[in-house]
Amino acid sequence: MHSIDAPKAERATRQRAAIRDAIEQAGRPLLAQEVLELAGLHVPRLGIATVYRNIKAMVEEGAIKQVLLPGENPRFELAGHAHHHHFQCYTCQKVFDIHSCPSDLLNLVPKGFKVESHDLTLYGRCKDC
Amino acid sequence: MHSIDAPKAERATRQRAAIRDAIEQAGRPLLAQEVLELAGLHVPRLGIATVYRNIKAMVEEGAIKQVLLPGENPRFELAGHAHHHHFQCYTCQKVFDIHSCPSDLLNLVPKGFKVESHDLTLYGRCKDC
DNA sequence: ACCGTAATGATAATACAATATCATTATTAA
DNA sequence: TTAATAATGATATTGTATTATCATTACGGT
Repeated sequence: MHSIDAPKAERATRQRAAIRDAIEQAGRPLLAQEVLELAGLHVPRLGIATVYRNIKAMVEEGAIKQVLLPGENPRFELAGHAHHHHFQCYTCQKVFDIHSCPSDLLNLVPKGFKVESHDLTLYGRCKDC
Repeated sequence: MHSIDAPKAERATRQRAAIRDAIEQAGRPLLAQEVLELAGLHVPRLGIATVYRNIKAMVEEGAIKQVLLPGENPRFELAGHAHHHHFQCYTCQKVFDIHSCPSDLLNLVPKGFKVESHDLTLYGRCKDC
C-alpha cells in the first residue's frame, strides 16, 4: 500500500544551515544580499534564489523575522529577541540592535489617538567607523 | 541681441498649484498616489507623471520634503516644519505628524556608538478610526 | 548503494514605483 | 493675439527587488 503521509519537505541542506548560521552569527539584521555574501563564504555557488527561498521559509516558520527601516530593503534577524530597536551607521550602513527603549512614548500623541506600538531608529557612527 | 538669461522654466500651472495645495491642505504626509487623488479633484485628467515631476522639483527646491516610514513608499509634506515624528494608523494607513519627541535617546546605545539623529514612528488607531 | 523527490542554481519572469518619451496643450513675454 | 516653448498627459520604458521555472543535484529513508 502507498504512503498517505503528507509531503515532508524540510530537508537539512548545507545551504539552509549556512543561511541560518550567517544570520545567527552576524548578530545584526542582514539584507538578503548580505546573507548571500556571508553564507556564500561557506557554500560556494550559493544562489540568491536559494537565499530568498530559505529566508521566506524561515520567516513563515517563525525562526527569523523581518526588520524594516525607513527607505531600506528588508533585513532579517533571529526571532525570539525581546522588544528592541535599531541603530544604523551613516558610514557603513550596517544595522545594529539596541536593547533599550525610550519610556515616554504614550504621551506624545494628540487625544483621540491610541498608541499600540512603535519603531525607533537611531542613526550615527558605529563603533567601527 | 538675444537674451543670455538662463532658461526660465518654473511656469505657474494649475497642476503645480493643485499639487502644492493638496500637500499643504492635507496637513499630513501624502503618498504620490494620494497627491494624485487629492489634487485630481481640482484638476481633472491630472496625470501621475505630472505629480512625480512636480514632487521631484519641489523637493529639489526645498518646498517639500520626503517622509520615509519603514516598509512604506515615500510620502511628502511641506518643508519648514520643526523636528517631529509620525504616527501611522493601523486601520486607514494614514500618517500624521507628532510634534513632540522623546528625550532620552542619546543613552540608549552601547559605548563606541555616536547618535546623530533618529526616526520614531508610532502606530495605533487614529482619531477617525 | 539506490531511488524518489525536495532543494538548488542559473536565469527568466514578475511586480511595481519611478522616469523617459513625445505629441499636444497652455503659459507668458512680446 | 501671437509665437516660442515649458509643461502636461498617456503611455512606454527603466530599475530593482523578489519570485517562478526547470534541468540538475543531493538529502534521506529504505
